[in-house]
Amino acid sequence: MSSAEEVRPERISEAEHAVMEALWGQAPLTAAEVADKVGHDRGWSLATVKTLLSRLVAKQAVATQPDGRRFLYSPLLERADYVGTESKRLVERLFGGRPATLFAHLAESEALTESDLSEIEALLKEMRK
Amino acid sequence: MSSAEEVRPERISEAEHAVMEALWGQAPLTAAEVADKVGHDRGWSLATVKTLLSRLVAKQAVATQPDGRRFLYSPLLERADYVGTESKRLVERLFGGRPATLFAHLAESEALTESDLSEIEALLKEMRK
DNA sequence: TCGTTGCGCCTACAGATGTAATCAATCACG
DNA sequence: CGTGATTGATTACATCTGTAGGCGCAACGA
Repeated sequence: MSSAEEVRPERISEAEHAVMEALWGQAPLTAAEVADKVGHDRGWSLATVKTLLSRLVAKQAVATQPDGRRFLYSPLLERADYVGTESKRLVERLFGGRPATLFAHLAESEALTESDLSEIEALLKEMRK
Repeated sequence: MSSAEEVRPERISEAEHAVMEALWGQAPLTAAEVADKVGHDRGWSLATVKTLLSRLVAKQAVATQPDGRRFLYSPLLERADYVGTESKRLVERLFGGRPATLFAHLAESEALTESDLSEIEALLKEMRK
């Protein structure tokens, strides 16, 4: 079910999201470790990662826990919550709040592979039980 | 199928998107007309709408056609294209490019109503033919 | 003890975005 | 013909975002 009493979660930018992914993958992590995981393909400097981390802390999406003279960072915002809000937001904005329309669009634009279809079919069947 | 040779469509912001929606609903329109349709619930001033329109023109998402001393604006970017890119972007970013995962998420978060399910089911059956 | 180094915090700065006001040209009405 | 309303163009300006650099302090190794 995730989350309970949010503090009106401030919006998280795309770059910040990448950092969150790292933390969702493993936590707690030091800034350097996060940089290692993310900066890699993003080509970010350690400084950049640090900035993003502070912003996330300010937005209360990440918690810090002192470890000697440095911090260990852990996600406060749960992935499911983030993903849920973002998805709902998109469906709202682009599909008048109707998920079926999104689905239809993906289907029509051939964004759905055969295996996607099977999976969804399976999920559907599952839900019907 | 829509679109063919895009000019690397520059990203359209959320506010700009609202303006596009107005134009997708009906076009061509004058700036004042767009403002009438959009500024309404957004609480935007005519000036704001004009700014957004120019930015959209600059981004080549909207075309202008002179009509006396003013312009008539029409969408250049097709809705299907926009919606498609945005959806794909989200699926990519949040679901590792797997639409089925998005679907699973919507399902799990109870964002899918019974009628959504039926609709999707119907679409699926349709595609299978 | 003392220099080196790693860390968080503060500052920077350009470009995007949201939201407008102002300006100069022009059209429409009296 | 004069004048107010209209219109696109230009300018404004606070935030947010992406991307860092630099500073001061504390810990660790010699």
